[in-house]
Amino acid sequence: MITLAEENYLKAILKLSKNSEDSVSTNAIAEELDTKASSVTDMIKKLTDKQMIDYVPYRGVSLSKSGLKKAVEIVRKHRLWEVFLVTKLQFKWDEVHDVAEQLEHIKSQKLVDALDAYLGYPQQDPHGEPIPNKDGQFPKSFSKRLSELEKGSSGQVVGVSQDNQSFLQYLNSLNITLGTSISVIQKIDFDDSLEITINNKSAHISNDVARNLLIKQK
Amino acid sequence: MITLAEENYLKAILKLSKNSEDSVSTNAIAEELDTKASSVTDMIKKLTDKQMIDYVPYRGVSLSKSGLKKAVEIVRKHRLWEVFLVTKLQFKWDEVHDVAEQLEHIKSQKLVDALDAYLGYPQQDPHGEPIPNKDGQFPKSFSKRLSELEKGSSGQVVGVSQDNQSFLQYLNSLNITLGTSISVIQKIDFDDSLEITINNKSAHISNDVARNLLIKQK
DNA sequence: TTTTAAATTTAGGCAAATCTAAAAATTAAA
DNA sequence: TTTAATTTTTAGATTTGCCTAAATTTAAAA
Repeated sequence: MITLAEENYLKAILKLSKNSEDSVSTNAIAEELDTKASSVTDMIKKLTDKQMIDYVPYRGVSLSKSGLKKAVEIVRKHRLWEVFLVTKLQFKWDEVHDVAEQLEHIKSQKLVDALDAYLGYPQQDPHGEPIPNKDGQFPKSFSKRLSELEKGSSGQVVGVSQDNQSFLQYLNSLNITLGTSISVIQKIDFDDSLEITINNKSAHISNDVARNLLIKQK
Repeated sequence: MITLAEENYLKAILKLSKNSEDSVSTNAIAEELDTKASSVTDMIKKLTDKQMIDYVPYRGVSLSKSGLKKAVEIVRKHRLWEVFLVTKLQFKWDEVHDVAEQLEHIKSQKLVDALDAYLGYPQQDPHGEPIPNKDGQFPKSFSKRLSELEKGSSGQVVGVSQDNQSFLQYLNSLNITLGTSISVIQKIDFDDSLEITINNKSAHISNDVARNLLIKQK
């Protein structure tokens, strides 16, 4: 039986390995989970014993086949619950994260399947992030990060790759939500920040923000 | 912050104090939670420190005001989730218990309120058990236990006061569900068992079963 | 009212998940 | 290529929730 803490570690490792491709460092996991490196080392041993991850001391970890499967299941549950909260219970997109963090750990295959069907087999969560299907496959998306767009190009926001409340509330304050039109006016080499227009009103955003905005070009 | 284990103890104490009225014994709690008396004593100390219960050594415990409030909240969440599972996700009444046991611990007032509204402020769960409202008040019910009915009287099943799977599946096998008509043909003094008719077909049930069937007389 | 039985509590331990502080290994800098 | 800085691991504690075994208290029986 997998514990709650173990599930959170697997999810963190999945998230981090999406960014960096190669193996994930102890420190990166510690930062992601807001814990200490020594605690991470302890948990790494447990997950290695359970063959959920591959681990080379001092070299970092990567998810094993079964670890990846479990991690994707958790992401699937998290995102399905987010859809439920927004479409059925009228939560706002910046209010769902903490509750979904709890709901993602509910153990019942029947529940996940029934929820998925009830929601109409959604492919994206309220932040535009892809929802893996029952087999763990992620639907293909055709979006780019805003930070990757050329000067002069434009498109619509179709997702964000972070769902913490402060980020989403900042987007709200910029009047950016799903569907918002954005054009890149200027790219500042110095700090990779961007001059953009949001529904034709100009604004300046950091690379940190641009990197987490998913854009679909026309 | 209250832990999951503490919540389960409070719920068990509430359930046991509904039957017995006075204070609840260590052994009764141990049996209800399938644990050891010594573990119960440990937890009693923690809950006493948190002023969730009143405790006299060797004399048992009772819920304090705040403990009762918390326990009722958990029951409310459990039963609301059961309604959700049956009415929205098409679970059967004997399939909801284990999942609701998990869902009842999700912490979010907004979620409970929104779920309640979404379900239309139900007053009973799928087993006919009353759902306390936001203020912790239980709706009045006008049912009696089948075991309390006189010989010759009859009525309809409006609820059960136990929701474990084996009990509910036994009821299914007897063709007893909510709304089923039952008449008491004979009461056997020896073991308090009953000869009854279920939709006009005769059957024999133990006192244990009769005590957990809630009947509304016409 | 003693004695016996049952219930309850205490004592001491264990596993999970965390921490701090110190040691070891790796990487970067001089 | 040494030295210094950083990263990671180890060692030793702590808290929560549980256990077994033994001691204590209460209740029941002789």
